[in-house]
Amino acid sequence: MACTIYDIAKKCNCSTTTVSKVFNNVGKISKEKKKEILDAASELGYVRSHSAISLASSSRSNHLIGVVLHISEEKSITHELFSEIINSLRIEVEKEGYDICFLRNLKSDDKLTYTQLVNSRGIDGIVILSMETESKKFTQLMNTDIPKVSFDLLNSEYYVTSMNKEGVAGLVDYLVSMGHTRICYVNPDTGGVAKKRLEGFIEGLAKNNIPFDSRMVIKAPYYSTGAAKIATDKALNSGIEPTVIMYPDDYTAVSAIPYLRSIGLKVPNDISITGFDGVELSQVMRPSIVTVKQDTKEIGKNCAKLLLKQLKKQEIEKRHVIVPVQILKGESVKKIN
Amino acid sequence: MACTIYDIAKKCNCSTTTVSKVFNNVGKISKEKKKEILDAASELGYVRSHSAISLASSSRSNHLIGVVLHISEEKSITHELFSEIINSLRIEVEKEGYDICFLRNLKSDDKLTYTQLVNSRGIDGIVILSMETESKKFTQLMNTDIPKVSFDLLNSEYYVTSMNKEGVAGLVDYLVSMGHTRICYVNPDTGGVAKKRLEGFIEGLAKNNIPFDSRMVIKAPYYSTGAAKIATDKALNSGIEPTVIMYPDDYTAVSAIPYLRSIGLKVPNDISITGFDGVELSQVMRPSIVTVKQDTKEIGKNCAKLLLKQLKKQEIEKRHVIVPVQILKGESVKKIN
DNA sequence: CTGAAAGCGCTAACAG
DNA sequence: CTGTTAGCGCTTTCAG
Repeated sequence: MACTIYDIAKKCNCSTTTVSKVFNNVGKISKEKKKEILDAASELGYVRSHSAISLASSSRSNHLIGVVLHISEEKSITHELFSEIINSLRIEVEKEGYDICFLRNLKSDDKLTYTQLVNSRGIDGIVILSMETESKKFTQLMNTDIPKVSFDLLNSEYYVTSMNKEGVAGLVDYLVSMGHTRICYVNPDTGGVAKKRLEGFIEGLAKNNIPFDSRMVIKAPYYSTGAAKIATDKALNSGIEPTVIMYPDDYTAVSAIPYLRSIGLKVPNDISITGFDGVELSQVMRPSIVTVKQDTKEIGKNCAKLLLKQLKKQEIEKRHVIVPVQILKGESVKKIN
Repeated sequence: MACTIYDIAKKCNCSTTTVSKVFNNVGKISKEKKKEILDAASELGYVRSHSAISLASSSRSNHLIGVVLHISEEKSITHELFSEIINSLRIEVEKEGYDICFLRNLKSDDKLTYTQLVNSRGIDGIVILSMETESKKFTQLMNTDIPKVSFDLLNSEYYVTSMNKEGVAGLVDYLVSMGHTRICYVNPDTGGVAKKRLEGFIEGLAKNNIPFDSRMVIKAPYYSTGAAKIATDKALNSGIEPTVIMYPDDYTAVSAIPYLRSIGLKVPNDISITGFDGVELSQVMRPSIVTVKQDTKEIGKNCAKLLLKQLKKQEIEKRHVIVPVQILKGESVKKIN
């Protein structure tokens, strides 16, 4: 069996309290005693039991960070944008001795609540990566006082997001520089980020003196199966005869290519397209996709920072971190006129 | 504060022992009492504390599965092959009430051992996805009696792997059917899987009456940075003037394309290539890569099954599961002669 | 079928 | 600076 603070206390002729204090860096312990205890611990191969700490301490801390990933079960962690964010997050929190674990996705008819889930595991704080902002469970989650930080949920207290507005505006700039003016913008219409991006679209047009026409904006779902088809059909029937379609993400853009081809349109010769996110795929395939690259490393890092600061009760100046993006030029946009 | 078995016991006029027994399905409890307790629990929103259970019970179970992912920190979970396996694993173990958490990668100079890490979290069992089979820490890990299952570590007691031999042999069959006979096979030379694949290569040649020439086998690293360049250079200088290079994984194959182009060779016109794994990228890009698709869903599922059975002390007939693969034909191989 | 009591490994007042 | 004591939420003999 593993060694406990009792073994250490015995070996050092002191109480478990003293040992506990050493490991928690609290109270006043003499230099010598401290060294003695540390030495004994390392000799005996002592590791603290998170479970016991979690039980005994008022903070209930287990040094565990929960990840709530609300995209389809299928995609989940295999979505590059999210896996990169989570990986960066993991690296960052591990530096401080935290590990990460996934929280199950609760369905609306589950008895369990997220608070219960978190309590039952002694989870210290959670990172939310979610598209599902409507469900009852989700509202519950957001209203708990568990320390939390989100990616892209602009109505949460602490969040990290990308410069979405600037990204789309930059894309429009680029498109105009390539001679495009009949632009269709596919808008998922789901919450704050979509709104920011739409603002970017409108600003981009304005900056380039292109009159805004509401038919330019195509309402269509995100990431979902068939998203590409729906969006593409709507865009082509919008009445503005677009020379370019701006898709809400790279995966949709990529899968639009075969669909467009199936109805006789080749990218970029017959029609140009853009994406969003900057996943590896979009840059390696031919034609490579013009897109906005989200800085996943920086996003993950900032999620970690924001959460860790809450856990350590540190002062937080900026509760919202907005990470710069980068326009990736590619082959999916043709220069016209 | 969350409700405990004390609250339930009080409400039901019984002892905590009785309540505990109900939740553990042990001992004899009257039907009525059981129902009463269950009802009270659900009314009070009771959830068991994993930490307390882990502390109190002899099994120390926390209903947590640890994932050891030993590939570069950079890639880690963002590697599609692994993220898909982990996701499938996650879905499977969640059905049984287990959650998964990542185990930190211990360096050889870390004081900590994996056993300590596992103990400190009350982790029930681990799943090992690793390329690093040499380090001291790793040997330690393999020698502990923690329930464990691995992907691709053919010397571990319980493992899941793909039909690697058959995959490569199938690839050779296809290449020969496309007129290729001067084939270079890049072999990472790291453990059992590489050996299996090499066997497949040799069998494939034999079956097609192509004499084996040791120069056909190129020793080069896996996944690593520059792997593609090293392997390609060696293959081109092997003396057999290959018409096709078989890379050990899709990422290496994909990154070989620009390198080949930089030295004046276009895929597949001037040279054909194949990959391994069947990641999405390899199929969407142009040219699409001829490769062997590993069934990640099935792999993850079987890892989960093998581990869960150990945890439940069930009889296990087959300790090794070998999952079928699929040859994916693509554009990266040209028909010649 | 049910319960009393001890204890898992640790922390947190409170004394000294 | 150090120790005593109680207790976190649960399981587990052992009696009844």
